[in-house]
Amino acid sequence: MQILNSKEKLLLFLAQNGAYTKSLAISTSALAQQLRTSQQSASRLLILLEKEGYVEKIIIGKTTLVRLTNRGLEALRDLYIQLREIFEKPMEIVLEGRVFSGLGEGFYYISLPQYFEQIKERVGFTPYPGTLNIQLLSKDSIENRILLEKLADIPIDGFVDGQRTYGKAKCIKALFMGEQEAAIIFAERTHYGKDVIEIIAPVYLRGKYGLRDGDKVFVKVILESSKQDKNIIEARVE
Amino acid sequence: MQILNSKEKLLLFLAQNGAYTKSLAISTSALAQQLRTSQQSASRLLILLEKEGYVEKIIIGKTTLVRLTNRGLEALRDLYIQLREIFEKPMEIVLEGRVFSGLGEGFYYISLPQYFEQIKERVGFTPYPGTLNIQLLSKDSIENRILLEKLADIPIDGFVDGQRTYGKAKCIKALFMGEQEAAIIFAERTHYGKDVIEIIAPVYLRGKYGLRDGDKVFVKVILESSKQDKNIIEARVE
DNA sequence: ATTACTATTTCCCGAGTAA
DNA sequence: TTTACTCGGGAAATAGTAA
Repeated sequence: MQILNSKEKLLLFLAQNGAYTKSLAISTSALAQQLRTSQQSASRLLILLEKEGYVEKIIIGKTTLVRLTNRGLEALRDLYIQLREIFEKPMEIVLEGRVFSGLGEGFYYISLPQYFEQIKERVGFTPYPGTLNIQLLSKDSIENRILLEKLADIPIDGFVDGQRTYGKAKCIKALFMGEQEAAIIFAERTHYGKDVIEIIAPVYLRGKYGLRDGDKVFVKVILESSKQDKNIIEARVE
Repeated sequence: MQILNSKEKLLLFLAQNGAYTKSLAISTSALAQQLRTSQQSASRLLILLEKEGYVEKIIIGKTTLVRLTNRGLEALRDLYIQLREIFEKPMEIVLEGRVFSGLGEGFYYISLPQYFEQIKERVGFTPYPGTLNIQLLSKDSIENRILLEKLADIPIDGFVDGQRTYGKAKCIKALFMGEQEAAIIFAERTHYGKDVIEIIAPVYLRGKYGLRDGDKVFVKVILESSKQDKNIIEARVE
């Protein structure tokens, strides 16, 4: 896929072929082949870009040498810096929704020492015994929930206690209301749908924030440096 | 300066405003202002890009939400990767020219213990007493020589010995014929012009390569990771 | 072979405007 | 207010061709 127009394609081609420290010997028809355009267009573009100061042509005998000027290189560099800001900054994913009450299962499960200890060790805080249920509001939040479930990187193992089997779960660290240390916990088997998340935190969130059912809240997850970005994209739902 | 066409501008704008994890509420006229185009064009572009699968529109009531699709984000990402390859790879600068004989000053100066010891310590090899003079051939090489003189990062101090003053110089590490450890030495006061470089090396280059006057040779300087690239651009001669 | 002109076509932009 | 249509002018691309 290609989103560049012909001028940019030409500048990019020159840069990719090192035409900023050396002049490139290339004919307009060869250039046209590379850019998938006509010889006439390649010629015209070259003339235009030279007029605009992006490239420099040096005619030596019957061969024409082409190189980027500082201006041409800087144009590409500006674009590079803009794109770098997008792709190298930490990616913030926000889920927003409304608080609702469960049936107290949160308290029950978190209180089980097998889960409690794992959370303490792996998530890194002593969880308040209970979960805050959030019903997600927007399509975006639901899509992001699905993405985050794939990216959740803290496993909580299941276990067997007597006859009962307790399922496994996954957590991902998050900031409740953009500030409070917390984590989203995705239970493998849950009776909630994809439009619900459960939050654990080292404090009683309902108390700290004076929350009642129906209150709007948000949770932010910061994915450090989008170097893992390719995976993030692939994990996204369309 | 701006080299992007309107489609790219739109994708870039959306990405810069985080429209890959959240939908953006923006009217076509607001978009038009941002992109410095007409409302009609913004509208048309949005429709076009949606057809092409780069953006997604969600109409909720009377507000339209816009977000990048995976395809849209990947398009920008592809471009980013191509530009990164250009700007983050080590920059290779090649100077080519013909060997010529000086008047033995190279031998004289390098043999002076004050220069000899500085080279040994700072450049990192024991110099063969003498320099190889190269007359640069192309405009590119001459421009690159001027650039490299600015970038030369190993200072060689001048000194006073009795009545005579010996000038300072600067060196930059290089690869002779793309392989042999060497350095270009730029004397502050030289009777040679900007079309000449002098090479020092831990070996007798004329001997190792069987060089005679007039032979074509080249010297390569590798500028590590072009993070310093902005400086490199600024140092360039137009 | 090459580059780059002129003529023609195709594409894109924005004004006007409907819904 | 919105969005997005039609349409006219102009820019950009290609064909043909000269030098």
